[in-house]
Amino acid sequence: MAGIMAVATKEFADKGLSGARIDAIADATHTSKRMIYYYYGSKEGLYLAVLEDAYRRIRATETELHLADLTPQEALKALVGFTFDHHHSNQDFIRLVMSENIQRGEYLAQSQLIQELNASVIQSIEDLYKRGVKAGVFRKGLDPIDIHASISALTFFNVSNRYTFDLIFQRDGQTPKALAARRRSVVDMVLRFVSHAN
Amino acid sequence: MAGIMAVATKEFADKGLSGARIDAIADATHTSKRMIYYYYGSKEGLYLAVLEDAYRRIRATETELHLADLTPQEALKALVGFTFDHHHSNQDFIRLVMSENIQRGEYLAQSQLIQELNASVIQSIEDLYKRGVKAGVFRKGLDPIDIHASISALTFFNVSNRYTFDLIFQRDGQTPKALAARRRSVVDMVLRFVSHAN
DNA sequence: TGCTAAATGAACGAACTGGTACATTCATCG
DNA sequence: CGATGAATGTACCAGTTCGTTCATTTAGCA
Repeated sequence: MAGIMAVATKEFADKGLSGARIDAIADATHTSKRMIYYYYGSKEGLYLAVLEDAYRRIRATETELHLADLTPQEALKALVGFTFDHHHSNQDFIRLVMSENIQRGEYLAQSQLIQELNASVIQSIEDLYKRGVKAGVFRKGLDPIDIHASISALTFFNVSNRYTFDLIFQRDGQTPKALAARRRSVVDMVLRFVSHAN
Repeated sequence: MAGIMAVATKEFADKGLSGARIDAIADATHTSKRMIYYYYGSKEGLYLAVLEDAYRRIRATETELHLADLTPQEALKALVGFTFDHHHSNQDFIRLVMSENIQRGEYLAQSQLIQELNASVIQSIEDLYKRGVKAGVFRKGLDPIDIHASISALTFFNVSNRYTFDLIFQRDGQTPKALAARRRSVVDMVLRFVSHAN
């Protein structure tokens, strides 16, 4: 069963919901197709299980960060950098989210897990941002969700669109050097955004 | 034939390559499946034609902007704002690009159109950026492709990930109000990024 | 041991799906 | 007009794919 999830995650991340093949998953597992239907009922059921599991795992590692110990600027730098690295090393998750957005979120909408996902990330950013405002290092009037949207956008895109982007600009954005430069730029961009212009 | 492309674009944008059905496209057209194969040879052939056509159309409208007439700041604001609006009103294109990234860019890589796509956008940004540096309003040492990556990320994500994002944060980011706020934030973020901190 | 429920194996079926065979019509031009 | 090639309609096929049927085994427990 643990095997099924791992294999199915790879297959769905690789091909998307409609591109994935139940038989391919079954063949790559030590169990059989019969078992997949026994436990998950349908292709969609398995997909949803995979999606939920991926979100759960991501959320679990997100809490590892200890932002309260750092100054607001350092904490924000750490958060953005961490998110950048995290997305980079969890490409399966990124691809599942892309796939889910192609399905217009209809499977995530069916999940009751969604409610839980909300709170934590935004809470971290909000705390951190308020701390920065109070300390006089961040400017006032910003929306934590908006900040989060920008962080997500900058870090997600780097993974999600790397194929078309690199193809169009005839470069390899995945070398350690290119990756490090991009990381610096993203962190810098977010920091400048919340900081005072003075 | 024009009909086939329009219908196929919708179908592929809607369902992705593997989710799209040739029969569905044929049924929605005034022609037949026979004709699709007559003109495009295969499902992949049609997909590639759709993809290229979408990129071509996007590039065509991109040149409508007259950035040279504006001050560097105003020009950058216009470029970012335009890109934001443009992506918003070309969701089919966005979805095709997402789909293509799920396929790891293998179809775009087959296209000889790619070379042409490169130049123009980057050239606009580079000109504009250099102008700003010379005028002393933009800071030195930035990479035009990196700037473009950030603009793309911020504007693309807003469309591509709207389903999962809105679902997780239980909001509707597509209202005119939310959209306008996000637009302002994105434009602001890019401007702050290239401007002097002083 | 004997009983019950969970777990499993193998083969199969029905619907779907990309693609084609074959015959036919249409249009253009010398 | 006649001919040549482009355009098209209909039906069909072969391979795929999700899901199931039926029979069997395993494991826990009274």
